Amino acid sequence: MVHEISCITSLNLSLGCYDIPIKHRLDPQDHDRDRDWERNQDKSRQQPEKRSVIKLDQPLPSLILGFGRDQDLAKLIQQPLPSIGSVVSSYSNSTSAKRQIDDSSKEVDMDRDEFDGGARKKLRLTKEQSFVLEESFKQHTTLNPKEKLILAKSLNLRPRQVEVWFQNRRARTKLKQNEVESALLKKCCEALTSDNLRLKREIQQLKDIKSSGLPAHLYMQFPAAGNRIMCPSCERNNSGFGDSGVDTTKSSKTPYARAPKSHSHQIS
DNA sequence: TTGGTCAAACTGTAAC
DNA sequence: GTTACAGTTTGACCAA
Repeated sequence: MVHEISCITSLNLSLGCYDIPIKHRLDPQDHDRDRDWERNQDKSRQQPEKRSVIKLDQPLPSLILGFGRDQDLAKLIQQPLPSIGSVVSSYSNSTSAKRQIDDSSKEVDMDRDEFDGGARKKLRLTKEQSFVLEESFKQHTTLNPKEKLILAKSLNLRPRQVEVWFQNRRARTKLKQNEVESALLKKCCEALTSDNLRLKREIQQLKDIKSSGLPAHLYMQFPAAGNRIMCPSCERNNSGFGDSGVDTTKSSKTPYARAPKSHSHQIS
């Protein structure tokens, strides 16, 4: 049974008030369950007096339940949102390509069919939905089933949609992080290549001096031979920071994070 | 009109 | 059994 809300000041969310199970699997049955959920939603929509329509010019549902994370989520959903509009997302129609989020003054007709002859229609989240999801993501990058249900209910989305949004959001975060790390590694690589070239030149220089017949106590006074204990890259690793300013001690995944166990530059 | 980009949604798999 | 994740598909949108 769906716990209907209208003109909400508080949302009584008890597990089991949905027809769908709390767990939401990613198997083909998911879609059946989602369709069941949609059918239930459709039934609700056919009963306007019971239908839950959440507008942002109205107070958002007050969700006071549970402890810890649930309370955080409740606070989040209670927050006033930056712009006024419907929380209800739209299923974009391929023929009408107007972005619903740019027309937030219009109430989206959710009664439109979400599927057109089997072809899926793409949901476009509203700014408000995205905002709430983003804020929720800032607090926790994963959702437990209860939080998922709360968010889904408050945003008028299917739990599966909330779940998918969080998955995609985590993927985007990871992708960005990888791009940043990749750029830093590239810088490290360039610095090491440069160091390598310079060290080779130093070695050649020392070889030349040695072969010139100078006594060891003289050529050992050259900076290249005597003053340097470590090569620059290792020195950087020793201090924990490289030329790029990257704290390599923190990124243990990189090959530059660890200083070599033994280190000697022997010149033969 | 078309190609690129973004994001929602889907699929398969592995970890727990 | 459930969930997260990587990879993929697909639709919407935008600029040239």
